[in-house]
Amino acid sequence: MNPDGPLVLIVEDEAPVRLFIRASLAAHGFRPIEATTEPEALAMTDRHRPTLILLDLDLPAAQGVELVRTLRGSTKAPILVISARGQEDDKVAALDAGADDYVTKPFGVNELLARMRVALRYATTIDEPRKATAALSFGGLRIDLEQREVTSGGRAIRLTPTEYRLLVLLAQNAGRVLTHRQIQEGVWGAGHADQPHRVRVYMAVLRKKLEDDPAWPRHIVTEQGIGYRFREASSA
Amino acid sequence: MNPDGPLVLIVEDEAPVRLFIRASLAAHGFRPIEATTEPEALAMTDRHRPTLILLDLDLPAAQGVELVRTLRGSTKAPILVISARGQEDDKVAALDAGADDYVTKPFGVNELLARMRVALRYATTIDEPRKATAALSFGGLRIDLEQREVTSGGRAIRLTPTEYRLLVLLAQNAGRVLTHRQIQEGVWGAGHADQPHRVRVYMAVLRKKLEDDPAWPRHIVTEQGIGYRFREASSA
DNA sequence: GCCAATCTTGACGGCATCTTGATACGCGGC
DNA sequence: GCCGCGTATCAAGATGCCGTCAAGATTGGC
Repeated sequence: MNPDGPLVLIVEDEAPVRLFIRASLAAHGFRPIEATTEPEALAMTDRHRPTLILLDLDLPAAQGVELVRTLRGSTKAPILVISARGQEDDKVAALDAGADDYVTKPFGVNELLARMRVALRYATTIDEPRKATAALSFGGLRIDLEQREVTSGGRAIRLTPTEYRLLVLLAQNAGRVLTHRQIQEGVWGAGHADQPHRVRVYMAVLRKKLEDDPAWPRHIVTEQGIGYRFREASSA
Repeated sequence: MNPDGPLVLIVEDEAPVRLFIRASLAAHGFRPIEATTEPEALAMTDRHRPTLILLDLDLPAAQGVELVRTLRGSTKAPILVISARGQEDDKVAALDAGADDYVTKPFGVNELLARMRVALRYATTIDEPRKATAALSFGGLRIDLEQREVTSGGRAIRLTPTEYRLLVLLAQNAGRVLTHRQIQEGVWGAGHADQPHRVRVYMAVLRKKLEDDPAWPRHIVTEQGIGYRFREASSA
């Protein structure tokens, strides 16, 4: 096992799945540690400070979502939630509670590893360059937080206050999934999280202004039934 | 913690928000100190002379605006006000009372840091070169306070007395938001702060005379519902 | 008192923003 | 294939603030 690999806590009560994940991670340079219950997960987190946490929502007593909340209070490590099909509500609740991303069972090893890498990349880029980030850059897109200016490929983009706020929220959580609720609370404040329609309208506007081809967005990605995700432009 | 970082006083009564801000500032090289009540804020300000003050308007007893006024009387440090959505009136009142800028909750860390940097930059540039504040320069724009002459890109600009007073007011508060009230009191004196219309007329004139493209001003920026802000021309 | 420069005021148009409704699309389930 | 859910997009409306033009009032110099 790679002694320098990222420490990953697996919270999973079903032994076969746990073993499968452990083997997969170990084979790819991670150092897996394990927990099967809520208190165990908390103890492991406090003691070993894992770099990333994999959490199956199918925990006994359905305490998964609460566990996410508790963990989020004690660590900044990215939390990836594993949920079964048809568990959409739990998944959204877990994200609302602070999870960073999700994987749906059944999943392939490569999918899981890819998600983990993305989560780790963004976690470290947020944490490491403690130097003041006056601007956010994603490929040709640049957001100047001081001047409150957005440029795409050099040309300036005019955004209304709400549009700007939404974009900044997305960009600052690049790589993460943001639920409808999180987006609305972030843009309109708490207590205004019941009109997902508005969000869609603004997403459409942002895409039209930012994306080269709004019908095939490269930055603003829809997560069906969950919310949206901002990512760096992929190689088209 | 960086022992040389700017000392920032956080005035915030809600513990979670306060901790969040403190952690964010400490992680970016600032030295945060804290207060949760009005008298505490005043005491901390007198004793530690912070370089910048972050003040949540949601203080108990709604004393936020009054506190701004009092603080302004005892320190020249920039005051950044934190207000919630829908608190537009309080926000404007706080700016009138002497606050330098505002951030709207909920806000991102980077957004907050960006505002702080802007405030600190202008505060020091105003404070340090006490020598010969005979002229102000912003990119191609130059205001000679002794000769009472304004040039843009070398060519002289003819301004009427009122136009000149307005421009100087804006330029001397570059980076800050100036409310309609402040502008009117600054240009026409106290007791003439109820005709925002005049201000718009003069802003239009100034833009026509100073800006390359008055329809897209680079110096004189409108702050909807608040007032105006003068800034250096960005790199377009 | 006259003139020119300046300032004020009114009116209008415009723009921007935000919201809401209507409609079409896309995808998966049945 | 049909249906239903969630989504994308367009359109229209309400509101309030802003920018601009131009006429009228004022001021100050002579």
